[in-house]
Amino acid sequence: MTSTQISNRFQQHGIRHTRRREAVYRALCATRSHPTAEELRAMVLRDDCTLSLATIYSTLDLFCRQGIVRRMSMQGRADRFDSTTANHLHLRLEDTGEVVDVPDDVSRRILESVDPAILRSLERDMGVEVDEIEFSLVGRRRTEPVGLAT
Amino acid sequence: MTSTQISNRFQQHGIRHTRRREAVYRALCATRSHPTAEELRAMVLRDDCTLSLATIYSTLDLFCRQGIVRRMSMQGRADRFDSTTANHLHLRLEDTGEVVDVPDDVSRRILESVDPAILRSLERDMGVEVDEIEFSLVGRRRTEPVGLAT
DNA sequence: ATTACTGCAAAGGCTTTGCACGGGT
DNA sequence: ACCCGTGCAAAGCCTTTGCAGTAAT
Repeated sequence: MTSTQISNRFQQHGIRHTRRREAVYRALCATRSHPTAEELRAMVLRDDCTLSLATIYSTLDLFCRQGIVRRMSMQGRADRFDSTTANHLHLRLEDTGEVVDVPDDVSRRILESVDPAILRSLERDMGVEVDEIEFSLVGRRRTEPVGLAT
Repeated sequence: MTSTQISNRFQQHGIRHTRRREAVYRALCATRSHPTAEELRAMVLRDDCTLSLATIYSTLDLFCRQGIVRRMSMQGRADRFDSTTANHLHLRLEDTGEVVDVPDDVSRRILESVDPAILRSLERDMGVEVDEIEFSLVGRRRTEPVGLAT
């Protein structure tokens, strides 16, 4: 991802471009590990040489508010962040606290199996507006998968 | 729910019966509001006259470990707890932080629409064991529903 | 020039821990 | 009699806030 591409993406979402923000976003996009704020900071610090935790948090907050990053809250652990905003599923591994992505085609098949008519009747019956379907699997690792990214 | 019924339920799940634990469990069962630890403590204190937060937390932890209570982690807010361990859906209202239950029949229709074969192939492909499907909706309230419990 | 991003340190909220006491089996 | 549940206070972790300095438009 070039600097210009990131700039454009920020602009489209009403986010000012700064060096830190680019570094944070770039690092988050470069990994599939759904890092915590601290982990992400460590990644950024390898290239860029100052970045406080406060800035990480406020930057990630901003990204989430502007819809280019998703946040996952984990029981008793630090929040994890994901640069992919497309509605794919997560599999949470209870033993390690990791979150891994469910492959897109499988995510799509599962999400598409939910009948929109059910949701619409739910909205009507409960007097609410449903903005998002959050769907995650909880499991444990049995064998090492092949080619796990950083 | 009688004291004996609670005792039995505890025993089935390897939980010793004490006065506090009964009070906590009874209070949690009596509400549909998915209280936080503090809220639950306030409810219990109306009847029983001492109960520290530390006890609430350790009791709820125990209940969750033994599988008679479910815990929900909320971004930036205190955890909420649910006495219904059946796999029904939750609707999280972003504006208020409330969590309301999706009616059982609707929950069932949605959960049943997920093809178990997809999950099995996922387990095989990713080398994991899927223990649980966590599915929640995020939305906002539009009108007041009728008959909301405590 | 104005606005708002950044770093630092301190405060804050929620939860857990350590230890002494009291209740449950 | 033993074990563990309970209360209190203190510590802990993750996150936010306040403020002074600096960078972006």
